[in-house]
Amino acid sequence: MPETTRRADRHPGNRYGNRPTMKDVAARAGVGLKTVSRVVNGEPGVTPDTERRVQEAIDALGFRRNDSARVLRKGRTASIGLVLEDLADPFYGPLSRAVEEVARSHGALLINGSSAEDPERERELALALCARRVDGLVVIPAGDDHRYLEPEIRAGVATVFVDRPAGRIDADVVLSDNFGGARDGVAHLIAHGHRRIGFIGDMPRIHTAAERLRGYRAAMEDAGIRVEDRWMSLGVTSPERVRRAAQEMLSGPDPVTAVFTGNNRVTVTVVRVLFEQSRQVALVGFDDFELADLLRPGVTVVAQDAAALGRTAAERLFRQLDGGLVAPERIELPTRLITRGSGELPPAG
Amino acid sequence: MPETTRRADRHPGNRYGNRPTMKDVAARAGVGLKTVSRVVNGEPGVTPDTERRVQEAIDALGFRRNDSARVLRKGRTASIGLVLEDLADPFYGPLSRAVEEVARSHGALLINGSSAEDPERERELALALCARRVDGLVVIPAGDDHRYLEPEIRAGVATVFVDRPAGRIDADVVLSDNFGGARDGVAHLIAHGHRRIGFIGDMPRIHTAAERLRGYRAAMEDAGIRVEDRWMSLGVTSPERVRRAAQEMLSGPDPVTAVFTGNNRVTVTVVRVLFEQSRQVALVGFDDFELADLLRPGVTVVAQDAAALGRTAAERLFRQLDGGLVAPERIELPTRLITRGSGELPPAG
DNA sequence: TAGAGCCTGGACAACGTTGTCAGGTGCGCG
DNA sequence: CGCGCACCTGACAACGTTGTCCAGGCTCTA
Repeated sequence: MPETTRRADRHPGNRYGNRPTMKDVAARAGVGLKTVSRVVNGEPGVTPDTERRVQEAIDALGFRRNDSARVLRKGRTASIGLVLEDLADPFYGPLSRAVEEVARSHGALLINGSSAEDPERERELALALCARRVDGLVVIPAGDDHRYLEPEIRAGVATVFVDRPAGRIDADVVLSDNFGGARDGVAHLIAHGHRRIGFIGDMPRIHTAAERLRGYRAAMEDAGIRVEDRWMSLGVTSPERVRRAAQEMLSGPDPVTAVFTGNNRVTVTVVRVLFEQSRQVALVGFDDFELADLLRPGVTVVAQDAAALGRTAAERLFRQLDGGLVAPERIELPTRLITRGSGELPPAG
Repeated sequence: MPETTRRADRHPGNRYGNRPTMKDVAARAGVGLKTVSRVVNGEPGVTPDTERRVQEAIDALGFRRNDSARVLRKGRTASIGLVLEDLADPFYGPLSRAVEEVARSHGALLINGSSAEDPERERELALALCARRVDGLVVIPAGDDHRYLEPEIRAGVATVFVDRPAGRIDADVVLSDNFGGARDGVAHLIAHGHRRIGFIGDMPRIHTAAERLRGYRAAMEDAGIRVEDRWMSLGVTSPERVRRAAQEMLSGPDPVTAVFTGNNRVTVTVVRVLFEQSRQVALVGFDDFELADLLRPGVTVVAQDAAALGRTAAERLFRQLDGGLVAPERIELPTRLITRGSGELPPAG
């Protein structure tokens, strides 16, 4: 197998495009290496004439500084990582964008990746980002054990968790008030006369799902309503399962008269199911979504501010990086009940 | 003390977290540097016993390979860049996710940034990514002159443009059939009896907007309809402007009886305006959007497949990287007319 | 006009990794 | 019993950049 000899091994095949380096620029401009470095970085101590010569050489050769080498030397990469669940989810777009804007204002680039709700993939991704030596990490956890990040955090990687808390380590967290939001949403339904209220949410191992369920239970308990098991459905939020769950609790002898949905995907699926019903069923959903106001009836939601979550987390991250270390903190952002009609429907006879 | 100067230059202040290096691992395991490298990279030629010792040292120290250094040595970064318009736009989420998945299947990370539709920012971002030595670049152009990328492309950075063509350079492009899609959408309205059809779109300097306008004109011409200036409105797609434009063409002596909208944001705004109208106005929009089927009437759209755009572009990118260079190509993906009711309304008397 | 001080420019090492190559050990075969 | 061979291992240079330090040449002042 002569595969080893094929390559030009003397010059490791890395200069794939044969990019010019500072050395090349220096040679062409007839100056020293460090002078080129000074010009490139706008450091003082270079005569205008020399600077012009260097600049000409740079333009002529199409030189661009190799930031990998720079990073190696300087230790900071001016980039941060974002591990989220799924970029295609409309909830994470604005969050990611908010993180990006903060990063940009600090001169940093954003590297992001989707975990697809798979703890193992989250881990791989986060560690790959650490290997790139990102300065910091914003993580939307998929798993519930983040001890694998301990060495990284000790080594100086700033870390902030968003949307869900970190598992088994002490770290900064930025959350929505999932419990309070769900409780308010369900209380809203109760206030409009509902007693038999369904809850359809995500798998309870996901923190937000568990908290929202807790909010649901609390509101029911506050109203002195005994919750029946068949009113609650927790599991993957695939349209098929949610559809089945909704149909079940809407049929039978004592069907629910209202439904509280645990996130925007669930809400949309349930809206579809309700459209097919003759009977009017009240609905309040967690998470706002575009066009919720244009449906008839408009969909009442508990809105959380995805952009604010991202922004808050990113700002906290950079504060970790700039200032000294501060004790990990848990920041909870309020939610907002937006009434549009679907939650105000009275219980159908 | 010979030349024991300040400790600053002995340990330049870059090891902010004082991360262990292969050297540290080697020392602890009592082996050579290269042996550690071999273990870390799973290269053959290490005794099980040695490997175990090295692995123990790695775990004990919490060592993680520094990919910056690796990149510097190897020349390839196993990362690609994506420059898009706005991550928060629901059209780009799935596109970005599709690119990410392809990258992942090739073992690469994705670095992305938003240009916010600003050519200068697009340029900065693309060049910053090149300075990081991404292996390739997927660009959704904001500007119309990309000659600034020529040195990079020559230097070996694989480059693919998506959604809009590159300006003034020859490069791979993946587009939707904007012209044909718009023509079909408008023809659909004409087929349902409309003659006075409005067009509200983005600034004509944006390629997609121009193409869609061209499709509108073509459909009208095919039907022998003379287009009046006041039926067309091109400009920023802010809700305020779009709202005003829609209201104008819907009022006056001979108002339009149907509207074709140039992208999803415009469509949503126009849907809002139409909801406030007593008269029924037909509507076809470019781009599909979630819940379009749940509105009443359902919104008929010309759908483009954002994920397919991203996937196709990314695959093309990796083919550039893997295989040899091939001549730049222009790939056009078909659009699909999805009828849901709003386009089938007859002209209101 | 000479010495002191300032400014510019360049040589050099180091960042952490990998490719090359040479040395060293143990084993089998002649 | 000795030679070669296969296999492991480690020393070293190089990737492209930046921090440090020193060498000149210049200006300014006494």
